Amino acid sequence: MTEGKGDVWVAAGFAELARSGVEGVRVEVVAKNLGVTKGGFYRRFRDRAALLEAMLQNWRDGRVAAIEKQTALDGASARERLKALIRLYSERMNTDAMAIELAIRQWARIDESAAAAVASVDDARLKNVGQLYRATGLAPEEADAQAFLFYCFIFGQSLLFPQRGPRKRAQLVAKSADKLVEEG
Amino acid sequence: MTEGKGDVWVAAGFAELARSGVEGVRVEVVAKNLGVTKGGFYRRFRDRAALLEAMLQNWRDGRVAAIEKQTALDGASARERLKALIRLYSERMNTDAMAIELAIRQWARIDESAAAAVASVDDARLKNVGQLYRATGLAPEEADAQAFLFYCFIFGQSLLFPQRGPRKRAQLVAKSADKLVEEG
DNA sequence: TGATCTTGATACGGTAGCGTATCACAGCGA
DNA sequence: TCGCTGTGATACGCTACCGTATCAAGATCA
Repeated sequence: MTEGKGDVWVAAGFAELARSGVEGVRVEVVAKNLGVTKGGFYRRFRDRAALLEAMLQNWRDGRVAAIEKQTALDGASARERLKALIRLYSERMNTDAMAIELAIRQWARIDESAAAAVASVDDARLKNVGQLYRATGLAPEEADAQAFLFYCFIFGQSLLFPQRGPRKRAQLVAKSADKLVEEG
Repeated sequence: MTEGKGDVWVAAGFAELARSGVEGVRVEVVAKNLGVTKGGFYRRFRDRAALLEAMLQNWRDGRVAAIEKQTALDGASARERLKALIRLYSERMNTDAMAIELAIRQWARIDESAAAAVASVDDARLKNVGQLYRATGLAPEEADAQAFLFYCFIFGQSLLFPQRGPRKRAQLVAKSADKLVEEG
């Protein structure tokens, strides 16, 4: 089908999504970024909506798979996994991945299918880090609340520091991360 | 100048901003929402960018004024003010105000002046609730980190729950709010 | 070599949106 | 009554974008 090579368009679409949001992913612009005219686009996708749908599906599957992998307890302790997760999301922040995340969440505010994808991903994330917190000994309710707080921090952080702040950010993040996982 | 009546356009612009993001605030659309054709728009504003700029300025001034008022310690204790603030931002969430906030932050990722406005507002907010936390007895550094965490929670929450979640949200928010202000 | 298939380029029509220019009309003063 | 002014409507050109149709060039295979 349009599997192997359609990915090129999906990847280019994500690049534009990260740069300018959903509205920015235009057929002709994406084509130009690929060094190609839009002639070939309509061979792979029925229309622009089909590309967006493919991107959404790709993102959802990738995120769910990633979180399951990142929270797998293969040897490391739950607390170590949590710390590693925070580092992953905060130190290497404002990568394309975070820009895409925020763009998709904004997109989800007006688009039903985007909202569904976000909901799926959030479910998987809250479920998995919730289990991680339970593994540290917290009661179920407490663990869920902590997982919620965990993700509020992750995404709130990326909203408060759109660009990588100079170094004050590092201090604040470190302090906050401690508060979040170092359950004294 | 364009003070008294330009506000109508600014207000209508915010309505569209909340509904569809920056890209959605189109001259003709806003005009139609006002029951008017765009003929009158270009009498008040030089162009679309001028409207966006006016909106940005209006938002920045309003937010800064609001936060200074909301964190003023007139009688109430610092802790009470903090709790009231969380309630204000979380219970009555996903109001236009929060949608506007998120839309502007997304806008700030591609627009320099929007980024500047966001930075001003964030500075004011972190400074003021930081002082609130100091008033509860926390050391300056600790208070700043707590203020940071506070706003991460506020905005992260609005990202994780685009629409008012059924009731699980209320539980999580309440639990998290306790963690944030009840410095046991 | 010749036929078919794949792929991307070009050209076209249609729509939406921006910004400008012009017009119609109501209110108001002389 | 006759201008004058301010306000919004209409009309226009321009650009960006979507989607379709057609064409050219290379690849593959008989």
